[in-house]
This record gives sequence, C-alpha cells and structure tokens, in this order.
Amino acid sequence: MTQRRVTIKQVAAEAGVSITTVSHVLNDVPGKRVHPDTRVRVEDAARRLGYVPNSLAQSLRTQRSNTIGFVGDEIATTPFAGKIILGAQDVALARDAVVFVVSTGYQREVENREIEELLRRQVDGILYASMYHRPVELPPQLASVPTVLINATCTGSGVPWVVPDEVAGGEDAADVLLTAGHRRLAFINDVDEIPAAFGREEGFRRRAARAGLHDDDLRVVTAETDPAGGYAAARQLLAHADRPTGIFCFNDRLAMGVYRAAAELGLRIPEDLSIVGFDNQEIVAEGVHPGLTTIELPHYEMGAWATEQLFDQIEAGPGARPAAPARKLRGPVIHRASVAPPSRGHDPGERREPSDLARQRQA
Amino acid sequence: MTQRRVTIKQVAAEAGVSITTVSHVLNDVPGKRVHPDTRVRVEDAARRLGYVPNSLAQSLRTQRSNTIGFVGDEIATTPFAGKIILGAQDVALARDAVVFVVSTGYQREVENREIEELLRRQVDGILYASMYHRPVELPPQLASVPTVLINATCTGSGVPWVVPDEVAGGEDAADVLLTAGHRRLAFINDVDEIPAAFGREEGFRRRAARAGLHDDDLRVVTAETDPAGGYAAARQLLAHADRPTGIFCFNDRLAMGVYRAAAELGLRIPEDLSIVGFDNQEIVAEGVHPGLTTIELPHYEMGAWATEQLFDQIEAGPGARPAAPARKLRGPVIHRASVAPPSRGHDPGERREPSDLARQRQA
DNA sequence: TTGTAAGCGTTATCAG
DNA sequence: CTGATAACGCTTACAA
Repeated sequence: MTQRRVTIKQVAAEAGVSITTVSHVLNDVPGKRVHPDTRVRVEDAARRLGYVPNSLAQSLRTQRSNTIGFVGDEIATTPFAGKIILGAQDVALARDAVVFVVSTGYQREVENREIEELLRRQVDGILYASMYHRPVELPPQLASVPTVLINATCTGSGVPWVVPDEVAGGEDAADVLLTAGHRRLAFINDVDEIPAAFGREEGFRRRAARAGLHDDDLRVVTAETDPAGGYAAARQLLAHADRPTGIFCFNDRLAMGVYRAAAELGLRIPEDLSIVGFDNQEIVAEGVHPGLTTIELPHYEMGAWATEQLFDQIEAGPGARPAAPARKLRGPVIHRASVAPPSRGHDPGERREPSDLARQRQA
Repeated sequence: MTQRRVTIKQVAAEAGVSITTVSHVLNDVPGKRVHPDTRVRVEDAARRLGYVPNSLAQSLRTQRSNTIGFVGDEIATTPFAGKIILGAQDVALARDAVVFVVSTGYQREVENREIEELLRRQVDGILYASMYHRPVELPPQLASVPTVLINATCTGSGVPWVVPDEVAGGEDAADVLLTAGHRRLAFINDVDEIPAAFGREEGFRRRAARAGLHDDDLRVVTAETDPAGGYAAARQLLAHADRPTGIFCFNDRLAMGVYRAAAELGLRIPEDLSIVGFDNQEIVAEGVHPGLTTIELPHYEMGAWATEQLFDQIEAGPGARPAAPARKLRGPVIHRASVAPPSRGHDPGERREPSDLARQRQA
C-alpha cells in the first residue's frame, strides 16, 4: 500500500467519462446499459493504466470484505493445518476471497487477540479449526459472526461443524484386515479419551462383530500415540502365542513403534503381521518399510466443505440460521504393503471376508 | 461483516462528544490534549457499546492496511510452511498486523491470480516463500511492492532474502561426527543440483579437511531424497570393508532408508554406525529408533526475520531502497541418539576432535 | 479542549 | 445511456 495506486478517478479521466460510468462497465452492473463504444474506451483506459480496484474501498461501501479468517490451534507442529488451509483457500479463491490465517498456540489470550484483529478487519466469516477432533468451547466473540468448526464440535452452539467419520474409519480398518483373511485382531488405541478413540474403537469392533469374530479374538489396548507407545503396546500384544495377526494402530506414528517391535521379535511385515495405521502421514506411512496401509484423514475436504458452508451462511445473511448443517467425512483407505493374508501357521485356511469398501464414501 | 457493527459515530453520541474527540482519545493522538473527564466518558462509552474500529475505513484513510501477504509454493505437503508462517505471524501480530496466506501449487497462473487478489486488498507487503532453498524468478507484479524472499533468492532483483546457511549446516554435521571421533565419513547428498546440495557438501568437506581427513576418508554419493534413495545409497556405501563409520544424510527422510540398510546389514546404530540427518522433521527424527541427530532448518526464524525485514521496508517508504539486506540463518544441531564414538574394531584409538559448535549461531 | 469538514476509493441512487 | 452526489467509517487539518 506504499505507493499510490491507480484509482477509478484516473481511469475516468483517461477515458473521458465519469467515475460512475467506469464503475458501471467494470462491474457489469445488471440493468445498466452502457454504449459499446464507451465501454471499450473505459476498458482500454483501465487496462492501459493497470487499474486494480481497491478492495478496501469496495468493502467499506458494500459491507462485504470477501475475506475470511482461519483460526487454528497449532499450525506449525502438525502437517495437517496446511491441508485444511489449502482446502479452504481453494474454495475461497473460487469466490475471489482470500483467507487470513492465525494460530493460537492453545492460548486463550492470543486467541482473543487474534480474533479481535480479524473482526476489526471485517472478515465475512471465520473458520475455527482444531488439529485433532475434539469438542471445543466457542470464543464468545464468534457468537455473532458466521462461523464453522473444523475438526471440532460445540454442542448447543448451533454452529455448523465438520469432523472425520471416526466410526467409519474404524470399520474400514477392520475391513482391510478381515478382507485379507485375518481372524485374530488387535487395536492399539489412544489412551486419551477423545472422540477419535471412541469412534475408531466402536467402528472397529462393530465391523469385527459383523464378521463374526469372538470377543477374545479382538484385543484392544491403549498407548501413548507415539512410536514409544506403539512399541510398548506391541511388545505386550505380540508376546503371547496366540498373538494377533493383524494390528490396527490409532495412528501412523504409533505404528512406527509396532514396526520396531515386530522387527525385534523377528516378525516380518506383512508375512507374519499385518498393520494398518491412521492419518496417512505420508512422511511416515511412505517412509516406513514396507509402506504402511492406513486410513487417511480428510483434511483438505474438511477445509473445503467448511468453507463452502461458511459462504452459504454468509450469503444467507444474519437472518434465519436454519438447522446448522454438520458433517462427518470419511477418509479413504490408502493401500500400501503392510497388509497381507495371515501366514498359514497362524490362521490355517481361513475364508476371506468380502469387502465392505464399496459403500459410499461419505457417511 | 454481516451485521452492522458499532461505529465511531455511535460512540460519539453515547459519550455526548464529536467523533473527532472519540478518535482522539481512542488513538491517543500525540500532541492532542483532551480533558480527563471526557476521556473517561469516551472510553466508557466505547467499552459499553463494544466498539471495535473498522480497519477497512482506517486503512482507506491512512493508506496503510496493516496486512501482509504470504505466498508460498506448497503449503500442504511439507510441514515447513506452518513454521515459516508462524514466525511471520508472530512478528506481524506484534505490530497489530495479520497475514493473508496463499499457496500457488507451483502454478504461475494461480500465483498471478493470488497475488492480484492480495494487491487488490492493499497488503502493505508480501512474503514470497519457497518450501526449499532455491533461486526464484520474481513475479513482475511484486516489483513495486515491498517484498522479501524466504528460502529463496533472486539475483539482480534487489529484493531482500533469507535462506538457511547450508555451508554452516554441512560444517556442523561434520563437526558432530568428527567430535565423536569418526575418521571415515560419508555424505549422501541430493542428486538434484540445488543450493542445499552444494552448500552442505562444501561445508561438510571443508570441516573434514580442517580436521585433516584424507580425501579417501570422505565419500560423497548422491541419491533421491527419500527413504528408498537413502537405502540404496547406504547399501552401496556399507558394502565395503572400509565402510564409513559416520554418515551424514542430506535429509531425514533419506536417513530413514539408511536406518533400514543398517538393520539389514546387522549394523547397530549408533554402536556400529553413526548417522546425522538434516531438517529435523520431528515426526521422523523422533520416531526412528534410536532418535536421529540432525540439523534443524530455521523455518520459524526465517519467517520471523523476513517479516521484521518487511516491516522495515514498509516503514522506510517507497523512497530509498538501500542495499537490500540478505541473511543466511544457521539452524541448531539437535542431538539425539544416532551418534556415538566409532566402535574400536573400526577406528582404534582415534583422538577426539574438539568441538566447533561454540561458534556463534548466526553466520 | 473540542468540533467542523474534507477526503481516502468505491458503489448506488437519482436526475438528466 | 451517462453523470452528480451522497454515503461507507474513519483520520486529520483547521477552526472555534
């Protein structure tokens, strides 16, 4: 904003018309007819001068900034934020809007500060995103601004939200293992009591039950969601003779630890042990050997959906806030090389389960 | 921006003064004295009404938007973007500014579109960032806007830039290995001919030479910078009897591959083989076992420095653009468990090199 | 110490 | 079909 830019006034002068006319032609005002000749004159002038309308002035006048705010809890530590933001950005840009990004670091103090800064700038709406699926408390300042929650829910607030379909994810994971023929399964779940932990376990169990698995053929243990946690849990799980032949890990990092445990135990993946992860953190899922089959989290899609939703809300105006839409998005399973049929020694002649994956992608 | 917010006019009415006075007290205009009583009256009114100044109007008037744009090439695939943005955001917020984030996906088309969108919004300046250190071509539209390059250089443009100090990184890596007592070193470099590849090799060699290493005690090979590349290179490197006892890897992902090669060869890390990586991608450097000692890339710092720089440029005005400052930032070495003295079998009684790490952090 | 009024760059209403 | 002109919400000479 340092050097003065070309204004509509200069274009008008150059074209020898009034600024009104310039505005008319440049905005293609419906119902306003302008002579073809003057139209080209104006367009030429604008082009020649390199005129770019000043959004600030436009927004001031139209009460619409075509700008949205993205407030995330931690943008730097996980690779997730980028995908969500990209999804948001893509749909925003399609509407000539752009997005302010701020990161709170989980500090209420700075969150308030940042939201204030966004509001001051008259953002049309706000995307409030968590980096992991959880219930959140809505900052009070957002009560009167179009808002949608990403990876977060806030009961009673009437604010739309979108989260991953955890149950479906658990089902898909079980499905992958069952389809490969496994009949002795384990799930290393997150110790933390969060929606993802509940949902994935529910889905995993449900799908296993549907396949007729006995209770004692499905073990569920909990661990810290890092490689060390996975390692410890796997050592325990794999110590017994009737060890599981397929393990579903709460996330990919944790899965790294079970890879290590398996290696130490002389268990080959996938011949002796099949593993499925969660998150599809490319850097680990692709980096590990053999590649990790895993369930992807729909970050981009959540960002995109939320933004569509936000614009709908903005366009609907402050009037009726109809039943706030909410959505669970299912992520795809990414097949790599960590799943194979169980070796004969452990699961002789088991029949394969038919795949369930043909169900439609979105819950 | 949907519902009409409180304006300065309403505050004035509520306080029973003119809008001028409100402006004066709220902005603490220097040299303007206002009666203590009216000051509190105004402040009360503002608080009561929940007044928040409209930045758009302010900007229009003051020709300063307190807004900067961040254009990155890919924001979603690497975990780096988040850190750079966070650095930028932190210093921006300290100046009551906020940042628009856009990602180009390496497509000129969308880059132009996005930059236009930013300019239209009168950003005060632009941060142009690459996710890996490289020379770039400056989009022409940025020629007349305060700009600073992050992780990128553009010779002849006169635009300030900040990049990692690759040479120092290479030196530090060598230093870690030499200090541990290693005398047979290898560097698995990136096949791509990029500044990081040149710089790190230069630094690594220089430091090794300084330690008196012979040429044949330092092998340099190239590979794709992924686990597979590292694996292949390591297999080759470790096949010989006079294998290196310490390997420096161009990056952490590649290092994952050498971990695997070592495991297959029955070489223990760090007892039989020491490894140092680059990037400090926590998820792999911490996830791998034993933890990977690595050189961190100063993403946050680059983002922060660039933003300081940008504000300086903005405040200096469009007048003199003095010798554009440029900076190489050295990243810290993150010590974990992948480096130890070479085992006796291979390097009997070698003396330890004194550490070089005490040198100041910034080049 | 406080207020009037101009103007930042647009859009929109209403006359010509 | 085209053009004055009044907002939009704010800062800032300049007056009172």
